[in-house]
Amino acid sequence: MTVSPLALAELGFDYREEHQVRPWAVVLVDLPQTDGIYTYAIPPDLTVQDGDIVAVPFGNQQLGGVVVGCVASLPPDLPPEKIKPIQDVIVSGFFAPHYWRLLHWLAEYYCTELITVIRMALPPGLLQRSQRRIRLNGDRLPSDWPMFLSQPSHQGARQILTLLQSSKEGDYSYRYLRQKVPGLTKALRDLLKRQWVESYLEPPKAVRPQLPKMVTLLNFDPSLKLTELQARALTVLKNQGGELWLADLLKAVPCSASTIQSLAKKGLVAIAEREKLRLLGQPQVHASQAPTLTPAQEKACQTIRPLQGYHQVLLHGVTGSGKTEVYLQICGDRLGNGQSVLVLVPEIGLTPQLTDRFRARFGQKVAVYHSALSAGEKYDTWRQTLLGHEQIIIGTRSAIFTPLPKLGLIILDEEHDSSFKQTQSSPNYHARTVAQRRAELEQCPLILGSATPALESWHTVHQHQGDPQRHYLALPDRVQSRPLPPVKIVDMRAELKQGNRSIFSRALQTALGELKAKQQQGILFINRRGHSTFVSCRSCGYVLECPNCDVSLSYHYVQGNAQPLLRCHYCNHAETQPKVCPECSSPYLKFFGSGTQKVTEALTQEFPDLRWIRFDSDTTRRKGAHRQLLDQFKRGEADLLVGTQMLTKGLDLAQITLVGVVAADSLLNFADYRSAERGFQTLTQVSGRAGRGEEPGQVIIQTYTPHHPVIQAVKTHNYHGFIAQELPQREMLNYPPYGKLILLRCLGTNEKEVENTIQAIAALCERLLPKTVEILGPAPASILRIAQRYRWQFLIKYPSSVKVILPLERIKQICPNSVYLDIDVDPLSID
DNA sequence: AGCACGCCGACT
DNA sequence: GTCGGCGTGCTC
Repeated sequence: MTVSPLALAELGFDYREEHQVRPWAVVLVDLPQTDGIYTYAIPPDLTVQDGDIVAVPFGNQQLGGVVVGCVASLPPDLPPEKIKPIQDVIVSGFFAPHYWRLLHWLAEYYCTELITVIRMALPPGLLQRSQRRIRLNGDRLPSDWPMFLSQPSHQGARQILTLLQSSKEGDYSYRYLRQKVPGLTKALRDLLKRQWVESYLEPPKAVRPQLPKMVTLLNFDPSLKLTELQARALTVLKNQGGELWLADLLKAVPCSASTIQSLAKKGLVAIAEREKLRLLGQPQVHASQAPTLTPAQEKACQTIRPLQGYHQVLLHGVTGSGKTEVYLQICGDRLGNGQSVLVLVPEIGLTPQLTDRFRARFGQKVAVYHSALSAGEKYDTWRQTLLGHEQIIIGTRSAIFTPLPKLGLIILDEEHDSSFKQTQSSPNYHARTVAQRRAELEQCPLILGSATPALESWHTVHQHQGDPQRHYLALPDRVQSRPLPPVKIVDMRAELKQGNRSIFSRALQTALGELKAKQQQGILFINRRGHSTFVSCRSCGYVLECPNCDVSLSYHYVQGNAQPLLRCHYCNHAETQPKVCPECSSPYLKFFGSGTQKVTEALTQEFPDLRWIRFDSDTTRRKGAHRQLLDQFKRGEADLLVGTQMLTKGLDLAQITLVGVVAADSLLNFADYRSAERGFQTLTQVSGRAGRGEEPGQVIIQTYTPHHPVIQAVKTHNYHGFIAQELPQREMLNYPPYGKLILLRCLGTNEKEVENTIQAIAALCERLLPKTVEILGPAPASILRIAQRYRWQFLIKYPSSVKVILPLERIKQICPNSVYLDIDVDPLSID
């Protein structure tokens, strides 16, 4: 159930009578898999308000919870004797009213439970639970207790007492004892009755970060008698190097936590809370002064500076036009007013430069927040933001939820970037949409910056011509009058016809050859990591596929003598490459398509002198690897950076003169209404990396479709031309930004059940939604099966002017437990 | 999540 | 019969 104002009204929450006695509180507790809504009594000596964090009894433990409303009457199906009182108020007024409204709005807009939103917004561990502990009762325990427990049936009780006496405090957690002592429940009951030990609840340590559980292999003995599930779990653990997060292990083996508990009881594994590793120390940055502004930068600053209240500004600056300097100027103003600023960037690891520039200008006032921080670091940053000093938070999409008081400005840099949209886990929010709402609620300006604005952003500022709250600011030229690099389009069909079978065209070969001689650097852009996109048998055509997903496996070269690896890019399944075709036993397996690995291989062959660095998610997985690789490149330890999408994001290296795109086509041919927009953005962004320094740059794009309108628009750096042809197409088909989309998807291991469920939901929507709403599908997702789960979906499309409210309650009734329902509002991709 | 409960097969 | 393994359902 979603707690909308409507639902609260149903629970007896009456907005009209403010002074009515409301002795019950609706409390959200952090329970996985439920809506987490429970009703508690408010004791007369406590004052409880919406948004308070409270301690409540729950079963035999104590939990933290958030008060979402106070009500005058109990839900009809809840017997009054079940109600327990709230124990204590931990933090009063924890959520500022605007922030609280933002969370409610988010839950409603993205069709999620409020608890899901709160869970995502809060740092982990804030609503910690209590722990049941057992301790010796020194006063009652006779020193000659072994005399009383001589029977074999007292074995468990003897073990408990021995354990407790061996510890310094005479005190263990119930969980620990359960692992050590078989038949604990009975033995403990006996001891508790004798009052030799006592059981108590340790209240949650005043909000401390929750530590995830790590399972460690202690003893792998294949001769031991184990159940099949236990053996499987143990084998997986061993194969993964003996250590796994409990959550990951449960994902890998189809069993529940109790199976792992059994293994722990046998002493084969240990389950322990473990803190994730903290970040490396922050690098030192030298202080810097503001440079002189270009006239366009100056004008942008002058327009933004005086803005008070909510405004939306689209800062459309070509690559290298100095958007960051505008941000820095405006941030300086706001800090001077005692206000704080939120800066959102696509991926923090990719933009150490941006962070450095902010640090250089504002020093200690800059903090960083992103998902790779450990629970402890997140918690610390969160606490610090609450203190209310003026500060700048730079972070990825989740940073939009940092509870900065006195928020004076929100900036989204590279606002077109798709990583601002959360996919694969609810709520499927877009940080730009949330930022817009937050800026409205907090009454502060929002700046969207990009060289290739999303069509939505372009459309919003232009459809309301003359609206004093919307601004379009252009930075049409690069700083210091540097030109945009010329873009050369190479027709790869012609190359092949003229006998060039290399993956590099002659133009690119020439440019690569000159790189070294001119002592310059370049980047090569490839759309895929790994070596080849698929592996197929030359004799029978058999394609090696992932056992869990309906996709082919990618070939990954492994260093040294290790067996080559085939990896699934969807579920991360890996297997060693077979020596012969599994179908016809032919030894002739061939690799098709080219990934980063194959390109670097070809480079080594054709340009043995050229030193390159591979820059993709394979080589940058390690913490701090981004910065390290970029620093190496900056120091000139390599001539060429070879990488994927990551290269397109915020890379500002003056010495890059050459940008090569190995194959543009794979960017343009997605079966998705957004593929042209995405292709244009990616190609423009990667081209923009060239010629940012003294030396002029050049861009070479290889393609099999040189006349594609996107390629032509990229060639002439023509954003306006591109949207002039793209927008009318969207309008004609009622796609965003003109129409709205909601994607409903069902996932499950039973295909028939998934299909039936989606059919039923679609039929329901067809019947209940207004006629202006189009329903497209249901159909299987373009990759039907991922990680063993089948995926069926349908799309709801409607004009922005219509307000559509999904019949959520009834949809959930239809959906069986074994089918997972994912609702994606404003989906970015519908594959 | 944790905990109790109850079902099931294996064993004294 | 009884015990351990393991899925299920409940917690205001």
